[in-house]
Amino acid sequence: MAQKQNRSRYAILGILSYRPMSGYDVQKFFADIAGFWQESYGQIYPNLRQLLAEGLVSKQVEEREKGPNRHVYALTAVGQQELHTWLQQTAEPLPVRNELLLKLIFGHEAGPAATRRQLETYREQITADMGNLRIVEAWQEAQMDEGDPHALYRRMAVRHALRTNQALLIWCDECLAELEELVIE
Amino acid sequence: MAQKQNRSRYAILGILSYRPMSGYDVQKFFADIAGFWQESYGQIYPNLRQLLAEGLVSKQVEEREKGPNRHVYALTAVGQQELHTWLQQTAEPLPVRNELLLKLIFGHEAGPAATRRQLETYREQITADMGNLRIVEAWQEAQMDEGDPHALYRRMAVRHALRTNQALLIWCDECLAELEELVIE
DNA sequence: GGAGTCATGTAACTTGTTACATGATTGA
DNA sequence: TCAATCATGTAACAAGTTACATGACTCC
Repeated sequence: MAQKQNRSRYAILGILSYRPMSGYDVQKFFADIAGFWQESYGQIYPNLRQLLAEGLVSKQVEEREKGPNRHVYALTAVGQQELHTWLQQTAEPLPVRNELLLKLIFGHEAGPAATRRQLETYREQITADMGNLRIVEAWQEAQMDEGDPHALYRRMAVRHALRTNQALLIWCDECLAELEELVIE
Repeated sequence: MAQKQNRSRYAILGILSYRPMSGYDVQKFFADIAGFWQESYGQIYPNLRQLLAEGLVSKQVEEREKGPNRHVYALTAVGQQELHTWLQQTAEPLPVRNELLLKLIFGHEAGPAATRRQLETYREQITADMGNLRIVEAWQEAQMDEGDPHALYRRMAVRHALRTNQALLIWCDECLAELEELVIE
């Protein structure tokens, strides 16, 4: 019955399957990857400690003359097993809470001008996001050429966002047109 | 500095701008609306009490012979003002954590068969979802015809999901094709 | 008779973020 | 000189879900 989720735990195990990393590296990896996942230090460090205690990861301290030492964590065989088990389970659709849509359905209360502004801002955000995504996509393709076996999958993730954004630009225009009609009538 | 979010608070204020409702009604409204927002009783009841204490909503008890009384809450002028202020502020893109994509980028570790299974399940979920969305869309259109001024906006929200899902079906096929190639080579 | 709906509400828990503390190095 | 990056970690908080308690009515 007890539904322990703790997705951070598996995100960390997963990324350590790429290669051994420090907590700092883990944070950076997700920050760079393109927006569909993030981890904060407040999750990463306690989770790494926990994973170490459970024997799912091992730790090696890299001595450095300057600044704090790097604590590099690697997946153990047990950790890999746990990761595998999790990967076989169907990803369940997480409950979404979309604030833009929430504001949108109160559009009658907000007024058409405010609603139009929301949509236009959203449109700009999406456009900007797509610029970044195309850069990341190209970067993943470069990694593929270099023989990184993970890059193909990361490119899929990037394209998920690209496809979605593409569709949402059309949606924005559709909505803006509908609002125009409302104002004219 | 203090970044109080509490989106439940505004979700509740917003929905009370449609019409006075009980906590039970609020939950049901979001459950019915089509998946881009939900509220649990654990959020609704304490928030309603808080909003009442702050004078943003008023409460009226409907006596009923059988079962518990209905506590019906209505937006006050102050509450409407607070809602307005919130509606004018740009909706910030919430940080997403997409579990499917997380599993996907560990596809090399999971193996092509497991990855294919994930994508196929996702595809089925989306297809099923679109069926529901089309029903909700039709329902919103019926409400529009009946003169509900909010229905146009709710239809926009539904179409947001329809457009997204449409794009993601194409994305799924694209990914599945790419996986096929991987296996063949 | 059993499932579902109506209807209130709370307590325990999980999950996650933000801000802070600390401090050196590097590059514009 | 100022911002960014490297690097560890914790404490306080916010947000939200789930499960429970309670109980009647209605429809199949």
